[in-house]
Order: sequence, then structure tokens, then C-alpha cells
Amino acid sequence: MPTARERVRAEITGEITDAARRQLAEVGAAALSLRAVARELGMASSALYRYFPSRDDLLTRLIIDGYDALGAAAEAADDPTAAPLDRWLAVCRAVRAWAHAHPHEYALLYGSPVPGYSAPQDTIPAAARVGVVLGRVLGDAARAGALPDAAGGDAPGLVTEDARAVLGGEHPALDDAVRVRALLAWSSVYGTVSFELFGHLVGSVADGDRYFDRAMTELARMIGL
Amino acid sequence: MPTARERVRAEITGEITDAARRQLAEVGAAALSLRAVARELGMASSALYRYFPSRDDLLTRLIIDGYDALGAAAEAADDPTAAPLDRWLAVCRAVRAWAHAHPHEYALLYGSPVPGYSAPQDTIPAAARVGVVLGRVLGDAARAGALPDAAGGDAPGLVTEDARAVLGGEHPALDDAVRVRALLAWSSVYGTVSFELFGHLVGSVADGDRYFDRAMTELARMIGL
DNA sequence: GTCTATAAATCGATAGAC
DNA sequence: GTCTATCGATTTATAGAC
Repeated sequence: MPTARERVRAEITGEITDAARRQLAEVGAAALSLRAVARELGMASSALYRYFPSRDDLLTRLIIDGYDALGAAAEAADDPTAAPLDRWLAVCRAVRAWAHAHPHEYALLYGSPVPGYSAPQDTIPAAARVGVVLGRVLGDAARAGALPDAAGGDAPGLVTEDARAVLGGEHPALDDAVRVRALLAWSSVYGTVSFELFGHLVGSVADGDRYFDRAMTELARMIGL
Repeated sequence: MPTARERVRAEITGEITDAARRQLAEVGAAALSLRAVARELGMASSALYRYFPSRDDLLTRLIIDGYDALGAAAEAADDPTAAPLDRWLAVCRAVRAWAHAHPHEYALLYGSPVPGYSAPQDTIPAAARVGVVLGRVLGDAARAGALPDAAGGDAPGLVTEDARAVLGGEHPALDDAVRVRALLAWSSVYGTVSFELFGHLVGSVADGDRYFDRAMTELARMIGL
């Protein structure tokens, strides 16, 4: 049971990260400034250092929160009892919807690396969540025998030991060819969402919603779902 | 024939953009500073304003140069007399190679949008070049009847009028289903390159070169090349 | 076209009073 | 845990001499 002191601390921490997210939208991650956050909250800049020892720690908090929010959205969208194609489409749409609702956080997670900042190991579990969901969809399909073999045969050793468990789990029907396909699928979803969000489809695609559904359906068919 | 004055101006302009590119690698686009460029060149900061009226104009120059360099690399890699699959692989590898050789410029072109900066129309022709090359590869294959029909049927109206000419050109065998496939292909290549470059495959993929070739081959097969 | 000088800001981080 | 004050740096952009 949290003490009153801890509750207050948690609340102020939340106000700080909220203000930081607003600032993120305005000036971007590279220019995220503790002073501006403090100004917005009416605090002295030095007071923030009691909550975050440095600017990078605040950035890390935002990154982990972002990965967790996106990962939770993807997990919530996946109904393991549904058909593989439906699961796939639901997860893809959830990823895109989250990205559109939080474009600046998405850019923080998946855009250019922030110069001078290197993400600590703490971010890894949160960062993996979406990949795990997509890996599970493909893995379940493979285990059910619903996924055709890769045309190029097996691809042993392409995926690291660590990633094997994450990308669909272990099963005789699951080789690295399937896991590479899962990575390619996730990369393609990410590429499609990012292209749209970062403005590279402006002028080429007439209807973003229709285009996305069409592209993801096409992609699913290509993958064999 | 350029006067001596013009030659000197062109040379100094080149030195400025070179220094700016070096700075880009260190601090990123958002923190690109005219003063730091001037310092590196041993010039007064105010002198730079005779070459670039503002920081954004310098940024625009870097972006156009980057798109042009990448586009030229993609065009040089495409041999129109080769087989579709070989053309595809060659272009994909060229894009990845350029990205790896110029990671910070790639991030400037395809990473997070720079806050407070909006690219002028001048950048569009250069930005389109890679897409044109990939569109031509798929378009040529479609015209030769070597591209299977999309499983989902035609997709009329998904691609804008403007983009139609760019993505493979006009031909009875070329409908918007093919053009959407070209956009999806380009998005997937971009997603794969960016995932690797931005560090999202660290710890999951053992051998980047092998993974990329495998992924692009798989993708080509999916597309029908 | 390049220089010095300057205006009017910004920043991260710390010291020390309370 | 919040404040003031401070250090030592940064920036864009302009004015005006030469």
C-alpha cells in the first residue's frame, strides 16, 4: 500500500511525463528540454531533477511508456480464437490506429534514433511486445499447418537463439524460414505505417484507410495467412 | 560558361554542405546549426547567410541532394535488360548499401519529420526517383505478362492520377492493383532497411546481409516476380 | 562577401538556502 | 523537495564597418 508521499510523487511524475509528451509533439525528441517541461508545470527546472536524474532518463521513460501502450493495443486487438487472417488484420489495424493517435510518440519509437541518446536495456521487453503478437499469429498458423512452406526452403541460423522463442515459439512446424517471414511481415507493416505517417504517400494514395486495408490483406495473402 | 566568381561560389557552397553533412551525423537534423557549420569552416556565422538565407534552406539542400544520390544509386543498379527478379534484387541491395554508407542522410530523408520544418515542393521530383525505379521494374514485368494478377482483384481509384504515371506507367496490363503492390513493395523495402538501420533488429537477426537478401527474395516471390 | 559586435533568447546541470 | 541563483555554454539573426 503506497504512502501518501508515494502517491503524490507518482502523480507529479505523471504530470511531468504528460507535459513532456506535449512538448515532444511540438519540438521533437531531440529538442526535448527539461526546462520547458518545468516552465509548463510552473516548477523550477531544478525540481525536476528529483524525479528524473537527467534528460535521458525522462526520454527513456517516454520510450518505455510508448512501447507499452502500443504493445498493449496490439495485444488487446488479438483474439487467439479468430481465424489467422482476421487476427492479422486486427493487429495491423490496431498498430496503425495507435500510430495515428500518437504520431509523435510513434516517431520517437520508430523514427530516427535520437542523436547522443542510446536506449538502455530496460526498453527491450516493452519494445518486443508488438513483434511477439505478430510472431504468435504466424506461429499459431504454422503450428496448425495453415502456413505454406517458404519457397526458399529452410533458413537455419538467420534468427538468433534469443529471438526464436519470441517469434512464434518452438515447434517442429516452425523453422527460421517462418520466423524470417514474421520479421519481414512486421517490417512491412512498420514500413507501411511509417510511410503514411511520415508523409511519403502524400499525393500517391487517395484513401489512406482503404489503401492500408488493401496492402495488409495483400501482405497476408503473400505470407500465406 | 561560369565565371570565376560563380565557380568560387559553387565550391564554397559545396564545402558548406559537406560540413553540414558531417554535422548531421553528429547531432542530427533537428540540431543542425549554421553556427557550428561556420565554426568548422573557420568562417563567421553571418557569412553563411550569403549562401543559405536560413537554416531551413540549408536543410532543404541536404534533403534534395540526399534523395538525388539515393535515386541515382537505384537507377544505376537497374539493368532493364536483366530478369525481373535480378533487377529487383539489385535495386534493393543498392538502396540498402546507400543507406548503410550514409545512415544519417538516410535518417534525414526517411526518419522522423524534422519538427518545425516542412519540405517544399522542390523536393518531390528527387524524392520520387527510387519509387519510379521500383515501379518500372514491376511495370515492365506486368507488361511482359510475367506478373500474376492480384488475388484481391482490381483496386480502382486507390492510387492518385499523378502517381499512376510514375508507378509503372500506363498499359492495359497495369491496373491499380499492380501499383498498390509496387507501393507495398517499396514500403516493405524501406521498412526492412530502416528496421535494421534504426536498431530494431539488433539481437534478433544474426547476419544482416544474409537476412536482407533472404527477406528481399521472399518479398519478390510474394509479389510474383 | 567577410568580418566584428550584438541582441535576445535558449539549454543542462549544480550549489545552497529553506 | 522546492526554490533562487548561477556557471558556461549554446543558438538564430541582424547591423554596420571594410
